Amino acid sequence: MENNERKVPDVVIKRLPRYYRYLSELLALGIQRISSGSLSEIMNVTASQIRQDFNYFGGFGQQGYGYNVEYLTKEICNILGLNDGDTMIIVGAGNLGRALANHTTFEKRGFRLVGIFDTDPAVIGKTIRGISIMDAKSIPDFVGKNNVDIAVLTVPNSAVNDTADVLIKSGIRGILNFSYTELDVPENVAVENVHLSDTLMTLAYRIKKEV
Amino acid sequence: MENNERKVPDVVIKRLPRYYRYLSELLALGIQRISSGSLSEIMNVTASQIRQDFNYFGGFGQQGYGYNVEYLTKEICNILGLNDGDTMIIVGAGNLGRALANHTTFEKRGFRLVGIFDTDPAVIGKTIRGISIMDAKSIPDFVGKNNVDIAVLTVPNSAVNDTADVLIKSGIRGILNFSYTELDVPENVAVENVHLSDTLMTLAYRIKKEV
DNA sequence: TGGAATTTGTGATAAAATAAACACATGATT
DNA sequence: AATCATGTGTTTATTTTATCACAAATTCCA
Repeated sequence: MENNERKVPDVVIKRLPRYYRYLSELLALGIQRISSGSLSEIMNVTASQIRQDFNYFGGFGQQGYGYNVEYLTKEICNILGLNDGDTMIIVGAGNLGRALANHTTFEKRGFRLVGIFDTDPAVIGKTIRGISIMDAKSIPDFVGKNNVDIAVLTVPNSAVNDTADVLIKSGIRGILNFSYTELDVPENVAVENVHLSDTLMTLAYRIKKEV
Repeated sequence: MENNERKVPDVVIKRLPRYYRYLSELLALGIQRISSGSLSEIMNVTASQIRQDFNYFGGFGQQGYGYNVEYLTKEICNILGLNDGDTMIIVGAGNLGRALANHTTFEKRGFRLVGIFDTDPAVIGKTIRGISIMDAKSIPDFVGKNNVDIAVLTVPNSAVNDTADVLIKSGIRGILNFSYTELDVPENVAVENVHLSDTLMTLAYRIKKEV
């Protein structure tokens, strides 16, 4: 991280995809420009926050005009690195893994699913959307040769740690972890957890509080 | 919300499931007591934060002793309302919906899946883990009669808003939304979004920054 | 063309979240 | 029973995040 550019807070990064989502929608509607004020109404956040957020990256608007939707969308896309053609594999071809493999939204965001892996001989060799399910044993070889960036981890809890180790040793840089277990990874590997039961639990709390 | 008890911040609520997760693990290992200091090491947060968090609910420890793991776990369980036997339905029996229906973790956390719904005649009538897939038309009737608390929404984006409307009118109190689209719901309905592509996008950002 | 209306970028301020500090209750030890 | 170490609950300080407010830049329209 450079010293002269202030560090972008994590909360801001987490908000970027949401901006991207709304801006893409505006773009699809043919809207060419938007002010932080209008966007704030649509997205239900303060205009001030929107301007601050964009300002962490230099600011993409013009005084008196607002933001050009197409330009802004592209910039956010660049910041997030969606144009880099990041490749991903799914490890664990169980129910969830297969469902995600069919989830074409990922492709729409610029990610390329290049492989699916499992240990079960019953599924190895089958294909999902043209992508073959391979033996988990071949992960190191495959990841190395194909320069895979991201692994989506949908194996049973008992196998999570071993699998993560293999992935990391193979050179994977990011893991989208769906298991209950939290991963202990070296600094240069990024992990995002999707703890579905955690989310459900906070929902359980909130349905008791609302009203 | 009572006036005399300070409002519990959202960030604290979001952390509770994680505490629950780690404490359950300790319990399973037969560990009976733990100090905020030790727990802080395991969970990689500050001991101070742990004590602060628990204190929002009154504090469950004892000076000089620490926290009784079993008692603390149960208390968190109560706060989150996991013992209430909340019922849930899955709406949308596509790949993701079916995968989630097979996801037994939810049951382990005290939620009861009582129904699955879809509009596709090809799947209506089939069963998953003993739960039959019903016609989405029967949602209002079913939710009313069975007092369903939570709906897991895994329908295509195009159907999300209409489906959510039906659910809300039927009296559902919480929605776990897996679609791209964000829901506009009345105040008394809680929504938790699981935007998988958002998470993947922040991961894409982070793999460029780490190292 | 010029002046009113917009609307950004940003420094200042407020609020929220996190961490540190500490007084004192409790349990262990001798 | 007296002493000491532990470790909570709570107050205080620090850091982070969000909001406000306004000068400067630009657009719009008469």
